[in-house]
Amino acid sequence: MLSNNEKLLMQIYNSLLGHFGPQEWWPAESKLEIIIGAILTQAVAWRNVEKAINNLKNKNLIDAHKLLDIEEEELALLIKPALYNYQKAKKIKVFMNYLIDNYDGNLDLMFNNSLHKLRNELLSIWGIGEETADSILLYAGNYPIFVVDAYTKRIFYRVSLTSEKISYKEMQQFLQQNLQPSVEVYNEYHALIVSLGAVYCKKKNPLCNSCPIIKNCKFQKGK
DNA sequence: ATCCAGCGGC
DNA sequence: GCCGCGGGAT
Repeated sequence: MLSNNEKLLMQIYNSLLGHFGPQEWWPAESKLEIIIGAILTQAVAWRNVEKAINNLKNKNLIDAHKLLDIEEEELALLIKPALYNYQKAKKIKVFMNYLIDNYDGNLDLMFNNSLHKLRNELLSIWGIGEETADSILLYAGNYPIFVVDAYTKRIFYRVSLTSEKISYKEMQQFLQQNLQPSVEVYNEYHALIVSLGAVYCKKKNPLCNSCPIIKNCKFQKGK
């Protein structure tokens, strides 16, 4: 017996999937590239990150040791398109240090950990917050954990499933308690939310008239 | 509550 | 030319 929340969440998921099609996330050729992308995309749209990633690829720098060997200044210049580039260069180096010190640079070893243990470990690293940690866990590690972002909170608030000032943890718990744990669904759902948030459910001037989930949304009704 | 500091859309 | 982004740290 499914609750109303469970039904609504799956209705929204199916509408988004029908409208946008499978998003095939994460767009990357390796797990390390996913992790680098997860750091670079903090507070930045993905299009800003692509150039930065390509700059690293062109120099064969998607490699933990090489990223440690390169000067931080030079790394910062390569990832300039991704914004906050000096901070992010430091974040990348801090993560690569962690990976080499604790797992000999071996990601398969790192992903041998339980979800709970690895999540806490990632959160203890400077530069890795909740969204970045969960992106790494879901998209690189294939752990069943739902990635929450600003779009997620805005969309489910407008749909009227959650409150406006919900915390990251509360939002994540709401979703995971009302969805069957599935790496595939969590992967696709977050990607679809990002598309909806960027194209239709924008902060300002949302395109409600053509929104694919307007029938499930209470936002703007009654105006 | 403020810093970080490039990019495309309007 | 402005403005808001797929956050995180202090």
